[in-house]
Amino acid sequence: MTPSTSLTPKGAATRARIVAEAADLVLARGVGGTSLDDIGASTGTGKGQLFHYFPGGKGELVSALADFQAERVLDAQRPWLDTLDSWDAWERWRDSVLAHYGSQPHWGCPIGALASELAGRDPSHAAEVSAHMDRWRGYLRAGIERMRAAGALRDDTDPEQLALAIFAALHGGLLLTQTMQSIEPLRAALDGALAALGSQAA
Amino acid sequence: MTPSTSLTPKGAATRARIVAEAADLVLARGVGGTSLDDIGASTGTGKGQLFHYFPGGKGELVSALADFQAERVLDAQRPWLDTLDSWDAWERWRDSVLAHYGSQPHWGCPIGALASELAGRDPSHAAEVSAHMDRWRGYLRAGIERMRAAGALRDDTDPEQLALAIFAALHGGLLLTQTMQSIEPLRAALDGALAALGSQAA
DNA sequence: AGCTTTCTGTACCCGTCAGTACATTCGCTA
DNA sequence: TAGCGAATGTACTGACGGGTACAGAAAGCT
Repeated sequence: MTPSTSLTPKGAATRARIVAEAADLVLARGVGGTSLDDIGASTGTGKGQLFHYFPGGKGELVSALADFQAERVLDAQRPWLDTLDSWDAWERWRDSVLAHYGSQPHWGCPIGALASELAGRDPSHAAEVSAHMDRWRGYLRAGIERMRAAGALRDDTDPEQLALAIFAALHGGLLLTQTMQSIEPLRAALDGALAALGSQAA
Repeated sequence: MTPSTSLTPKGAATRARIVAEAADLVLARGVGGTSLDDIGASTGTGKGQLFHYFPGGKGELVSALADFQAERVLDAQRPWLDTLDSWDAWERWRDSVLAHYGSQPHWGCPIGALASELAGRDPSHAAEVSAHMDRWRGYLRAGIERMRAAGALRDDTDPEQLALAIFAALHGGLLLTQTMQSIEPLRAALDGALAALGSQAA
């Protein structure tokens, strides 16, 4: 985690520029479709910098990208993600997700697409991405548990299963968003997920 | 569609073997993670055959793979997919989907993963894959329309939206299946989707 | 049989790309 | 202002992978 070599403010800025720009490129074209030269070209840097800031090469850069995108997407869902304890909070959460993905420069989910692409090729990095998804899903589960504790959901509701269902709907919607080049599938998917949640109302 | 050069039975068998084996490899490692040499090695063929049967190269092979997998997955859902006109039919459809993906040699959806990987890199092939998904989704929509016509669903149900939601849940479940290496997310996702469908009951 | 077409195997070409080596410039501090 | 480490630029290398060329084996047809 801690960089082995110290970074000057200028260096930190360059590193951040690389990550932000590379995140965009990878979202648009995938890991396999984005070369280090592409990243260099679009950031005005060369291999020198790339390997200076990410000594582990492309793998380390991709890992940094995943962290970056995970933080970004979780931040976009705050503060509702932390306190999904009312029907209204879930609605607002849905709106924040839609707003975030609607404002992205490209369709699809940076995390989900990454996870899918890496799944069969790079198990260790895939596990890192998967951990981000688990964390994200954990927030949904915690919200469902709060709802149940507050008596809004039936006692026999299984928070794990329901969180899985809602999370799946979200990512499926994002996948369709990518293939259909429209935000509508995501909207429909989230509405469906909230309907499933509502069907467990006490 | 029709091959420009005629195939002998032996040739057809070889071609089929290549497609079936390549489909498995691509499902496991993705298009970018599977080289023509890999395919040659696992089918006992060489570049000679590959380009003999798929003159258009890797792109044409991938296209054939997509057709193959699309037929296979639709067949696995029959006959329920064609007549989703009762609650029971939907349940059986769900079971057939679970059974199919549970028996696959690897996790994930061959079509969905392909669509995601190709989306930003190969627009023309991505469109082909996307067409398969549209067709698939069309069956769900038709089923919902039948359910509504039969009075099982409320009149204000939007079949397009609901089909989108169910289809998204399915593919999100499959995506999670891939990252979590388990069938459970798919089961939860489908149960959630059917709950959303049920919430529109008349 | 003899010809033609399909089928199969191998060797090669060339572009791409991750990664390396190393030279140079910048910026801070003593 | 001298020196040191961080920051940057460029040229190179080696492996990989898609695609081509072409030669030989096999199978159908007359």
